[in-house]
Amino acid sequence: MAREADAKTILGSVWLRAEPESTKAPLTRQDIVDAAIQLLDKEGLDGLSMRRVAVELGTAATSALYWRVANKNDLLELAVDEILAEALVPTEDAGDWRDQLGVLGLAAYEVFARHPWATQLLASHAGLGPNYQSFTEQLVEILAGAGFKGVHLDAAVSAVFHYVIGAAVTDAAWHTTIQRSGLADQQWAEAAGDHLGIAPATLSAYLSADAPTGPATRFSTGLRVILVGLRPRRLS
Amino acid sequence: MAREADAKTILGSVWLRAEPESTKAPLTRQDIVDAAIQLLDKEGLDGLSMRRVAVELGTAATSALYWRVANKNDLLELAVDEILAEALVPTEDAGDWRDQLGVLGLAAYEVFARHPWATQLLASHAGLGPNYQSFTEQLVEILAGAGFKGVHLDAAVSAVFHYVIGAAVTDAAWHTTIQRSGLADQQWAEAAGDHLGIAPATLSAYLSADAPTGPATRFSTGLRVILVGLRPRRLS
DNA sequence: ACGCTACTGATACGCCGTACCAGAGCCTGG
DNA sequence: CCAGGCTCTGGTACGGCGTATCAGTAGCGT
Repeated sequence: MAREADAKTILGSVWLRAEPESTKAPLTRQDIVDAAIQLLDKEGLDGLSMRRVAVELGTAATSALYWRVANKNDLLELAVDEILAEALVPTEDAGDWRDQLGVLGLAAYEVFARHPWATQLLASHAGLGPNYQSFTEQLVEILAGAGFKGVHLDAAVSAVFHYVIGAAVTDAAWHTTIQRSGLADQQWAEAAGDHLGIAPATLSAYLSADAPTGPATRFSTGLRVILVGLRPRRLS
Repeated sequence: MAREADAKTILGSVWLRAEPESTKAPLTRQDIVDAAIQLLDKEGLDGLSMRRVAVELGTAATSALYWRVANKNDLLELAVDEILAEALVPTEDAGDWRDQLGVLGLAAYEVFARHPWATQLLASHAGLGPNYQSFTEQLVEILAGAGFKGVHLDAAVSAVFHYVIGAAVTDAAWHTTIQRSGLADQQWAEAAGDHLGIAPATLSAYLSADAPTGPATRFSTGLRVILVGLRPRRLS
């Protein structure tokens, strides 16, 4: 029987279980996670199945996977945390604390824009992975360094962090919906614009990443507004 | 063949297609959506299947559903928008614009807390439903009434809205992870606390909705901080 | 009375996650 | 050097899923 499933208490997350040690291991956890990420980036969340990952890895049977990973859920958790590593950018040289938070927030936002499947998983998996935790710690450190303390620190972290998540989620929703239609962005904008009574050009400009009125700009200005409003020891 | 699927262009969302009219209809769209919501509230997103909805409605075959709904995705979109109606609370008597936004934001947050499955779907479905749109319109109106205009208006809406979504998503993540473990909240906190090196009591207090250090309070203070920082025509 | 349409109920297809099992190879203790 | 017990492979199987398909039926407009 596959080793990973032996654990009596599953606890709902990979991060609450020990990784199975191995010696023979022709297939490491990393291999599996990497293959999964590649597949997820290419085909989206619905395109991922244990069988496809197995095929991608050249092993005919899925049983090979279950030696390194308890179930599909584990694999997804590992994949999400893996790509979050991309959000851990250095910020010391970015300027004052507001600029630093801007850089960090944008980095996370861009990671989620690159990997919409990860965004779709944010509401189903508690942030227990090491990279997720490092990210929030980095947020906390910057704000603490700026003089935020106690409740005010918590509130400021909450404001910035949740704003980033929310923006990523909203963008991923558009992306996934368009993807589901099977149409190219442009064509979808035309068809959808008709139904919604919006000029396709306006819709396109609203959704296209590069457009000056696109989501990336909206994200940055929204974040800026929050950051400008934040001040240490503001509340009593 | 089921009528709904006839539409040549699916466009990725119910809201971009016409509802099939019907005369005989012993089973309305509303019936189906209501049954789905009941099931989702009770069993979570993974507990919903077309077959189970059909059983719940007393019709043996799932084909009955496909006359009113093109596919499972449509049903989920309809369910999400349906529960969003609960977030459309009146705000005129709540005080100044900040208080009004506080009331509206909290209402939405609480809706998502009551229906975590809807939160899990936020990243997969663009907000095209009527209730979703009404909600954002209400946000816009309050801020416009407070004197926000143009880019500043967009940024303020983005800040408030995305913060609410992000907080809901983060909370749903904890909820879903604990749910998946099959343990009661208390027991999970003990087991997880062990693994993470956190006192179970601290973890419990952090997660329990009623606790003074719980997610609901964190949401409110975070939102308050954002609102306090917002001012009409702040940016150039 | 007829035929069309909207619908029912059943069945079927091809996928999914994952359990199971027989065997293979290797590691270790005697 | 061998025996036993690991870890791991490959194959198969189970039950459930979304949804297509199809033969029948009931009621309505003419």
